[in-house]
Amino acid sequence: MTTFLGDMLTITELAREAGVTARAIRFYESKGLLTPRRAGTTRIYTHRECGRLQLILRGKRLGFSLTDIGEYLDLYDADPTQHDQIVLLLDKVNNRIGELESQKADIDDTLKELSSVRAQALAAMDDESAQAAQA
Amino acid sequence: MTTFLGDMLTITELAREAGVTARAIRFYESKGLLTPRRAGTTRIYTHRECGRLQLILRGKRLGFSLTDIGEYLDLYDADPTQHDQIVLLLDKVNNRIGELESQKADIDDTLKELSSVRAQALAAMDDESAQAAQA
DNA sequence: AACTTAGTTGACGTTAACGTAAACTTTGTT
DNA sequence: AACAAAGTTTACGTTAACGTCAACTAAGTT
Repeated sequence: MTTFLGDMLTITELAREAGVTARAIRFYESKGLLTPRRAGTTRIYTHRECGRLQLILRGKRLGFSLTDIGEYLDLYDADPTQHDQIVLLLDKVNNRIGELESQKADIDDTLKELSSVRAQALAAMDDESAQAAQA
Repeated sequence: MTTFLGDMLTITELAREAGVTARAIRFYESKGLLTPRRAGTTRIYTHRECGRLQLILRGKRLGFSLTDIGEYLDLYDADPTQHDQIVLLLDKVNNRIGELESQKADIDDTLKELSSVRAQALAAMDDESAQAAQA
């Protein structure tokens, strides 16, 4: 394939770069999350699709379903000239922000617990070495 | 069922209180995440199990698998007199803390983007009302 | 021309996390 | 005693998110 691609990528290149399989990328496309152009039958990925893929993967790391992620991606595509769309957009954005902040609160709670567990573990090890020193 | 239960709960009570189905609770048990006592054949849930269930649900909100959550719950049960267990525990705790902090970073990135999207939407609405005022 | 190397489209398999229905026992009620 | 309510186990169904072939095609190599 000597076809000039500039900064465009083929599916296996994108897959390697993003650390996912080509199958997964095609699957995301089948769900409407990606819409690469085609060179004949072959998919071509530009900078836009790469960015979208990153957003998809981040969404997954945060535990969102692909359906959720799809709605999230739509937020970037809303037509800023349509009043109704903007109103809807603001509503969805605010909801999503709320979700993320409560998720952040969950994380903070968990972090506190973990640091307490850690402190106790360290204390237990101190006791242990103190006893060893006494013997 | 007039059997005295004190502050113990039956499975449907716990389910209602936690906002999940009894089926889900039995499923968590089948995965070893809960180990309620029994009154004959009937499961009895004490304060301990209720707390564990909350941890399970929080883990789910954070996108962790039940297997992950199981390992997380184990962190609370480690025997603090066994040196090897403490070392392992500290390692796992530190790993988990790392995961959560990078997840938090993902959330912060997303929140920034969303607030930018929101700002643009609000700006678009301002333009819109400005044009309406001019007409 | 023959061959290897991506890429493509089905189609079926798999795992996680339950939902749902069936058949049965135990309790408490009428 | 008959029955309804709540619990139990067993087993099959379902959805999401891919994995894994299989069969085929287009492009470049020898």
